[in-house]
Amino acid sequence: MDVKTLCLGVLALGDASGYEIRKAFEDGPFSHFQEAGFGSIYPALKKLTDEELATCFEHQQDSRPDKKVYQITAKGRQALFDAVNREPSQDKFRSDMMFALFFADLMPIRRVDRIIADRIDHHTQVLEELKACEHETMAPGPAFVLRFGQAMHACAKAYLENHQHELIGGVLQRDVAQ
Amino acid sequence: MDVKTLCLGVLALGDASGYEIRKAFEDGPFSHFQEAGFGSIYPALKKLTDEELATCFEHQQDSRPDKKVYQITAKGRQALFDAVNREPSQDKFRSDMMFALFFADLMPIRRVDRIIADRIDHHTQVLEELKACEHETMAPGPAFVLRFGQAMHACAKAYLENHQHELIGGVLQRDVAQ
DNA sequence: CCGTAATATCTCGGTCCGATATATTTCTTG
DNA sequence: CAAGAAATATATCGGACCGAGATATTACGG
Repeated sequence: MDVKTLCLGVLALGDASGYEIRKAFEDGPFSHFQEAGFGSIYPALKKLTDEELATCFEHQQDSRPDKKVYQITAKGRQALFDAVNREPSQDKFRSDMMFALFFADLMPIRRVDRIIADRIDHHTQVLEELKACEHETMAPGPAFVLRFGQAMHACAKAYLENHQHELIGGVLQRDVAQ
Repeated sequence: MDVKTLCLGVLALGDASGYEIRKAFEDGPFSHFQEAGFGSIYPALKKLTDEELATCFEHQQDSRPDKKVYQITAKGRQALFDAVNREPSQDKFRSDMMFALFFADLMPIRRVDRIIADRIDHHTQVLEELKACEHETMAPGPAFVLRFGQAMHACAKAYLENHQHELIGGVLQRDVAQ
């Protein structure tokens, strides 16, 4: 799924500026399963307007730099429809933390401990954010996806909480053996 | 974590060719939390030898094209140590399927049904692979990471199995309303 | 009144990745 | 047994992508 399609997805929910699209990937409804930075969003919006999948209105009434608000076109909705009905690629999960913990025997125990504690905090925070979205009445698609995110973060948090002692214990034994 | 560091991680477990490094990301011990294709591995190995983080031996005894076997150097082990002790970036999860299911109301019900069924099968398969690695005696790091992978795939599978009817039901209601 | 965060757009260098080319051997299946 | 598929093995190229930074203003808390 390229950034162009991702932007169309955000625009399908309502008109938005590049900045607001960014927020949809940082905080918003797509934040827990897709991401995109400014470096990919702005070029994508340029291409979308070139291909007439979106149109752009400049609002200069603000005091801040003119806000360019993008709107999806009928052609854009068709492109989103086509993309959504294409076979989705495999999920991609990347964790530098798991790579580091694979080599936990190269780390001081207190670092292993702290990294895991930080990550538990992070999952707690994301879970709260996801819970905050829950009350709103939602279409079945967004609701399903939101609850999937909740389930996954809860699972990761629970695993770290319940198994951290095994890792810490194992690394401690190494230190004793030395 | 760049591909260079990832390759050093694989080489730290034993000498390997580019092809074998690739397999470590497809089937091997890193497969469920990192990935890298040939397009990134071969340039990375070139850089690693240039920087003397790895050395390369050509084995031409095979009948196939000469196999270039790479070996990590002391300097390479130090670079891996440094990388592992740097602050790990956030986990990245990307799911085109979840993006598509967010817009489930743009899809025929049978497609929603099939996509989810396929994904459940996929998780089942990965779980079997991960279980197959389990018996081996492992260092605490690899064991922790392996069981994390098992937990996450089991969670994703369970979510899809237990909640698919909510999504299918919701989309069906839409069809009835029409 | 100062610093930080938020609003807002955009570029650039480097990294990465999918697709493709090439060539041989081994395994599978009709 | 032969044809074809899959595995072994290396490598490149164009395009997509992403982090970091440049720029500028306003809002807000201390």
